[in-house]
Amino acid sequence: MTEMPKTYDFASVEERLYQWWEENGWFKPETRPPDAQPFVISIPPPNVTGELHQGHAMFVSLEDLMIRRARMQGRAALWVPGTDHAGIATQLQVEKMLLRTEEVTREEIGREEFIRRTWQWKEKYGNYITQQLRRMGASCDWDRERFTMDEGLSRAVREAFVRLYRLGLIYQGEYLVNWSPGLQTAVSDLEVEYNEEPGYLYYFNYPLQEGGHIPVATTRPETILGDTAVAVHPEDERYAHLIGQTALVPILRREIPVIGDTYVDRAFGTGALKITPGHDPNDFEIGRRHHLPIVNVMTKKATMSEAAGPYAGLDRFVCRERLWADMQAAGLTIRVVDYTLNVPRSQRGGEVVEPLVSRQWFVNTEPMAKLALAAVHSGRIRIIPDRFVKVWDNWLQNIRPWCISRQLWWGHRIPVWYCAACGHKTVPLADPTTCEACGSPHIEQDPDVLDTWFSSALWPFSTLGWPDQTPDLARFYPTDVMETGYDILFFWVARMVMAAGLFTNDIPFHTVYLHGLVRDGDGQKMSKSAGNVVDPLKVMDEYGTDALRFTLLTGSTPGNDMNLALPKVANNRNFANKLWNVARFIVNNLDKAASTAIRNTQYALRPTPADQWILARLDEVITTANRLFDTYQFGEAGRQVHDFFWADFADWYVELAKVQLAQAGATAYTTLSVLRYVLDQCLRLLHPYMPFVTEETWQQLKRAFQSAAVGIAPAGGWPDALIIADWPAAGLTAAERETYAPAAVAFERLRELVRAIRATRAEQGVEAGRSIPAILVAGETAAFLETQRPILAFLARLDEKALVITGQATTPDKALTISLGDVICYLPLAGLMDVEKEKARLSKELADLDRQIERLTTLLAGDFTQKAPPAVVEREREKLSRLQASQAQVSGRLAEIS
RNA sequence: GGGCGCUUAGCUCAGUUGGUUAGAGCGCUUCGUUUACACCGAAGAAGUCGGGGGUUCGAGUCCCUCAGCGCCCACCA
Repeated sequence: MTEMPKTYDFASVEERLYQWWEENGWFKPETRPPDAQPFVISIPPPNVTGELHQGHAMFVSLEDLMIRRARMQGRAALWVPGTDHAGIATQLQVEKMLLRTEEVTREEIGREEFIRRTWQWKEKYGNYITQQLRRMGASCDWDRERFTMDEGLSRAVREAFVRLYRLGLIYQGEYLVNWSPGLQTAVSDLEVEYNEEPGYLYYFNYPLQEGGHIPVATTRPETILGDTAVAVHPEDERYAHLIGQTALVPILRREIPVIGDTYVDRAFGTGALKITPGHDPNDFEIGRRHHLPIVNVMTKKATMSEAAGPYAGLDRFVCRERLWADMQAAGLTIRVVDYTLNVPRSQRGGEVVEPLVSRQWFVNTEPMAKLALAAVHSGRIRIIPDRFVKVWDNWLQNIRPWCISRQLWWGHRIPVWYCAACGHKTVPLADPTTCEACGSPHIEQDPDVLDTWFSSALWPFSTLGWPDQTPDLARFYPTDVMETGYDILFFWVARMVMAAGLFTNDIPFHTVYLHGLVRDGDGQKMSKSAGNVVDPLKVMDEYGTDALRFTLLTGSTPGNDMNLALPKVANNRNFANKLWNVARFIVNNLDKAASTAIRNTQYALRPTPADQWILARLDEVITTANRLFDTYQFGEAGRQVHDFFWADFADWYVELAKVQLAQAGATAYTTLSVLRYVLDQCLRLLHPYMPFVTEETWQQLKRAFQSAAVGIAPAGGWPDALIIADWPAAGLTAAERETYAPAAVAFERLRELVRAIRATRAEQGVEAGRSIPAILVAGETAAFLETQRPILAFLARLDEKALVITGQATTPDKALTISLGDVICYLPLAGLMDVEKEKARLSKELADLDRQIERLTTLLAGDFTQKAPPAVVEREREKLSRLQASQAQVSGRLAEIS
């Protein structure tokens, strides 16, 4: 027998239990019965070289919660773990490392070597993040761990690309894309963020060849050099007559047409628009409509190109100033006004993204988007919270081609080989040696890699073996829940649903649960620059994993951001300690019982009113918690159990159990059984939230129970571990519920009485330790209270020998009066009582009662009785009658002492 | 321009079929080590549930409207 220490020491528990669970194979669906219904979650793969942050902590907590509950419900729970190669992020990290440690750039060591070094880096640091997920208690099946660039997943990527290509859904073309000059790669629309920043709107005159000019405004003068038209609205009286004339690009004096297009907003700026198809998405569209040439005045480094004439080689922003100065000298400028710009910046790195025409690969996502829309509309996929359905629809209905090529080295190489001889593109499943069209061996693979999200889109099925029809794929796909942050709804969730529809002809999961962002305690976004990052590892070091998990789980609601405040975590650490200490009390008593007469005695269970009350409450809580779990209200479910455990079980039942245990025999036996049962059920309910403290505590309970052999064992016996124990279901029979109900109600009354006595004592300054006499005039309740005499005395600190419980009305002289419906309690405090003060107190109480009676009388005289449900009306009527009883007592008492 | 969320006690937040006198934790006040726990217990103070209007017997909860804060999508030079 090991003595339980006074304080729960999470540090000595967590790692040991995690290893024990894993060694026993409990994270694997195979250790459940073979016919068990699967429950599957694919992990949102963290960046392979990333470090644990609160976003990870949040998803681990939520997903592990679902997985653990499903496992306890007897399902074959499978949580598939893995990591993402994270193209840009990882490449940048390795580049930085090479520069720092060896002072070499990736260009210097070459592509092949760079990739080799990146793999090395991945092998070295790749398990940091998964170790940290373990630390959170994640019960993933690590034997099934995957990596987006492992062999199997690479094959899935190849398969997907080739199929899309053959369906004509992947194509290559010269389009205006978001170009990141620093990263030297294209990025997708989703990877661009727009920020409002102060800037200028430049007004100037566009000279016409025939003489005269058109005034034009722009925010980016440097793009003037790439203009290929000036557009006006065809119905604009000011300018319509100029359509068809020729304008001259300032400084360069290149000839461009004046065109008419209804896109032009006559009210904005000067009402005339310069058109730069090479550097603006709208102009690109207009250019296509009018078959305008594209002049690219910038290089991929965002410096000016040869087409910029005298400005070639200048940085884009330097060119802006230089050109404007030259135009000013030429008398073309009008004025410059302050203007708020919406500047596109790269999500990674923050540099200004340049719209640039380049040759890229795209996916035509429209057909797949239709599948994704239908999946949600048909109800086959449910999004929680459902307001995100609107966001989903909006994005998918207006979906645009997805730019999937990246000019990076780290990632899945685009599986297209160009033939030097005939120009044919070979797009095969296996690497080719010759052109499939002409057989030439002179073929070269496309240098680009795929957007990281391309492989992520396949994740739920690629991790289970797709494209092969593996046993795992057959058994575990489609998965059940996709739990992730709402910020990657488009990046990831939508694309998975699209890909699954096309490649597996199925939905990838039936439920999407979206969590919010974790902010700091003051609601600020956590960031290194703000210095307010709450490191989950440090939090776990200080407060324990369970405290962090419980805080994240009960402090958040689906789709809403949460603030993580350390005092909350501390409080939940205290909760873990509370669990521990309640268990400690029960374990101690079981151990004590092992050497008493009740050992091995098979008493019949004889639940007292208090037992019946706590059992009925527990049943209620189990029912409520299960309803909340089933509707994905995990936070509320956790709070309900927390409140029940602390406020009902620990504060009341455990206290009064001390009295019942002292009574020995059947009462003590029953009390021990009830204590064990309620604790056991609570540990089960809380295990998905706080896996460590519940398991450790439960093992103690099991050990003590088995060695004491006192009380009733769990219905299903004692399984090896809580992690695989049965999930609680409401256990009372209808008959029991009916029998327990009156006792439960009576006990609630007793609780009120105790509270009232305590409050009065405190108010009157009676020393907390002093036992005082009391007279309870209780009418019909007297008999019940008589049975609860020791509990009442113990909880309210009454002198049991001087406690009078009677059905007869008596009126002591100098006594404080507490009135609760049909029960009146006198505390004869002869020496202490101040009659005037007591009169004032009773008068105040009477006024209070009058006010409430008034309110209820009015309520019950109106339409309420006809229109409200009978049960609600009945409840109000009962309340009124209790208030009236109290009123009579208080006013009577007031008359007596006056 | 379109859409969404939030606004409840000093602070951080719960409150999902509308139904007691609106809850918790922290903080604050007073008391207390009685056979688990001071990472504790008992008692208490503290809220016109953002403003206004409406539906209803009844609204923190549903509808309309206004205001403040925040987010997403689109990207008019």
